[in-house]
Amino acid sequence: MPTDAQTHARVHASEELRQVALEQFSTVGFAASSLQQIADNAGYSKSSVLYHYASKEALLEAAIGPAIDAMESLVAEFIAGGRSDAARTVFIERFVDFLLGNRLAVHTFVNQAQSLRGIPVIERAVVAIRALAESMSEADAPLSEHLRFGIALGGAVYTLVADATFLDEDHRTVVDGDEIRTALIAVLSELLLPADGRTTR
Amino acid sequence: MPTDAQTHARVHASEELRQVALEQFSTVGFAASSLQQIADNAGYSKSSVLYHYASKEALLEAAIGPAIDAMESLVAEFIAGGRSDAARTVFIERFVDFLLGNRLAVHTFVNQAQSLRGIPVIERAVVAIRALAESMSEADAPLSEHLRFGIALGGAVYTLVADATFLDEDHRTVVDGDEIRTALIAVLSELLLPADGRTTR
DNA sequence: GCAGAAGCTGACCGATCGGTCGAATACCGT
DNA sequence: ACGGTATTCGACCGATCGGTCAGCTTCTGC
Repeated sequence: MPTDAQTHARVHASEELRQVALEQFSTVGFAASSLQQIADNAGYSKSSVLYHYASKEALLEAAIGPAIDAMESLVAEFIAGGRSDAARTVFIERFVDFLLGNRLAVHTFVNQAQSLRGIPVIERAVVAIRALAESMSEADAPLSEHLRFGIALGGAVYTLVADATFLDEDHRTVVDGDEIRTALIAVLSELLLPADGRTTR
Repeated sequence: MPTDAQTHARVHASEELRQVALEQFSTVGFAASSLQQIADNAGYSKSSVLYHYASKEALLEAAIGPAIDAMESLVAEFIAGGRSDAARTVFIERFVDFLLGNRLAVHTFVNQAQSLRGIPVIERAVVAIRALAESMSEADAPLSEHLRFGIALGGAVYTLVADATFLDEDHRTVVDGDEIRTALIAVLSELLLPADGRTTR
């Protein structure tokens, strides 16, 4: 009797390939990932990959598209809700949940957007991120205000995935998901909510 | 009569190639950069590139090695100097100057370390970053403390290069180098210096 | 039980990859 | 003017890239 995971996996080959591809894209990079590698890791042939997805680009679209959809609606919601502290607080929480639920996808399109310009699904992500950046602070806000957002976004994204690279195994597995969520919300709130006295410091 | 820049550039072909390669590696990615592209961009043939640098990996080493050297001594200095607020303040300033002076190299090895594991020069960078991470906060410090460091490092690095990707041209060129330096130091100090009341919040 | 659709694969394509080699060319001290 | 060294380049190598295609198997509706 096969395990549940195996049964599930073998049922939808395309979903299985999507997952394997996402892992490859986020760790090795899109350009450095070959269809052959992805096929091997998933236990299929390269031809099968191209049967389920018309091209390598289509596979990328399938892998990170949903996460970008989620981010787009997240940003749209925040923009519609205004810039108040209360709205920001709600947004930060949802944003952290989004990050935690889409670690690999977010890492992929944030980290590699620069080198993948021109691919439609990447362009969508760039637009969404720009919209978010512009919505977080007024255009004429001081530079440190813009920097604060950049550091918060880039730092949060980076931290969630850099663990695997820079932390040794001891520290990696110990941490609890909920604990990360709480700590991340705390630090982002510090950065993105106007704290007392900061502007006059 | 050729311009100064051209004259200078043509004198040391290897230095010219190193610079072009660094730009390619940081923007397009190491794996996605081909020796042919680099050669074309520098105005040489692929064979000439391989004459000056024994391999693509050797070219990477030449491109980012010096920056890693600088980071290593920076970290060693900080570790030797202790974790006091004063030492941290000095370190933050030097670290920011290091980042601003080595944007492309830092972006390359921080962003792509994961996918380039096994390459000696990358492994050196990973060790240095780990040492820095462990020196910034006690091993038994709360998770938010570790997160704060990760966000500070990843965020600072990311911000310095993501501009080109996510900011529109309007915002990109206006900013002054000194202004960035000051703002970056301010935000990093916020994150890395124990602020009053934060731990009890 | 049978036809057709869906799934999967190996063989193959032109292009490009990193890298080697030998022949030119440019530059140099003598 | 000459010999040698430094530099550049084109031709070429095996390997791998993304992608096409024809054919084989498996599943499904009737």
